[in-house]
Amino acid sequence: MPRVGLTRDALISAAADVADEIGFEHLTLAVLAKRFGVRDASLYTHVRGLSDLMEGVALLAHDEWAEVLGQAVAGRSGHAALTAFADAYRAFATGHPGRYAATRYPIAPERLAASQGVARIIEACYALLRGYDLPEPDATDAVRLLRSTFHGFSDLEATGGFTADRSLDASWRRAVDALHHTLTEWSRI
Amino acid sequence: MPRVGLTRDALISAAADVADEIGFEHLTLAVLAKRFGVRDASLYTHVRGLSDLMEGVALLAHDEWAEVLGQAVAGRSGHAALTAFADAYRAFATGHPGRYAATRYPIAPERLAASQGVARIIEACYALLRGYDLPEPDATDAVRLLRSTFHGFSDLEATGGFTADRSLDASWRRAVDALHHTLTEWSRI
DNA sequence: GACCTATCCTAGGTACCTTAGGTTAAAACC
DNA sequence: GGTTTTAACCTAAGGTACCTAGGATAGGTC
Repeated sequence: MPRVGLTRDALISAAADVADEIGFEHLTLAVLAKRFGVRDASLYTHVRGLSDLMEGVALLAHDEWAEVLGQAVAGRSGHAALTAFADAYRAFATGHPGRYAATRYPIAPERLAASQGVARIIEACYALLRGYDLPEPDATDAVRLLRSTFHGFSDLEATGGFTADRSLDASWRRAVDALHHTLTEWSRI
Repeated sequence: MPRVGLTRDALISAAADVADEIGFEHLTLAVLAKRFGVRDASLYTHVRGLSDLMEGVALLAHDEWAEVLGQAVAGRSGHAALTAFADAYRAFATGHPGRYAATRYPIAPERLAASQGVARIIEACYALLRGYDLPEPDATDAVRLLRSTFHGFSDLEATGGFTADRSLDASWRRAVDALHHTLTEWSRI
């Protein structure tokens, strides 16, 4: 019986792909083991258990997501930065539904702190706001508003929450423009 | 062995309470059966299975939610209606996290159509917009924007997505005011 | 009091997570 | 090249949960 040569990273990466294919909530050790032609108990050599695997996927997703969002904001400002950030956000959520769902999985605080991903995402958010010149605590309120709208739209879209006969792209564009307007007029609200 | 007198409605109602207590995703037939002092197999007399039970909770949650949101909008318009709707939305989401999570559970189309809840919620949304006088398709875009922001904020709040040291109530107030501003200025965006 | 219905039961199958301990492939060492 | 060590992958088994099949019986009807 030759060895497959599993590693923790290979498992987590494959698990992320599985999650994108069948949904993060349907990710199971059994299906992952089957993908590698291995018994599910064998996975415990590389991973503490299902929740550990899920945390790994969550951290990986955060890192990949941070990369995408950071790229979108880099070299842009104002409306262009906001639009690029928003589109990258939604593209990640719809293009990688399993990974996106994983980003909502609770991660142990010490691991979260060790990871760069979350910090880079928050950093990208604040960088994006720099062009709108908001003082604290308005900047935090604005970041929360942006995240809420982006996450809410993406989540509702992913779970089939929108049923009206109207282009989702068009509604999205409108929402982003509305946020831009809000940010520019922030002090007058 | 005396009979407990279970009914489908009693099961679903209790399941909704269980979901609020331990989370909709942790709702299980075993814990529900234990709550009634009954074997889990006995529940199948009243419910087709776990997914049927979950659908029942989802429909119940939609109905209760529609009631709350309808009450909030009734007799109000403009900013007052928006604020009341928003606060009722968030209060339901944070006060009944299990029921709120259930509203995101996929429901069979024919059951969804038979239920009044969803229709009443959408109706409340459009009623709320009446004061802002938006033509289609802007009204649909606006409804989607409102739902996205409310859902995103509530979901992120419920799952611990906001970590900054800033009052959530204050950020929420700001978000709602921003939406009001957006709706009043809609044609100029 | 006998009968019927439907409630609740036991028994058992499947799937998944997890632990314990054994084999052996593959690397490390002499 | 042969021996030792490491750890990858295994089998076995226990726990929990969903679900089906079929039996016992409470509670109502006649």
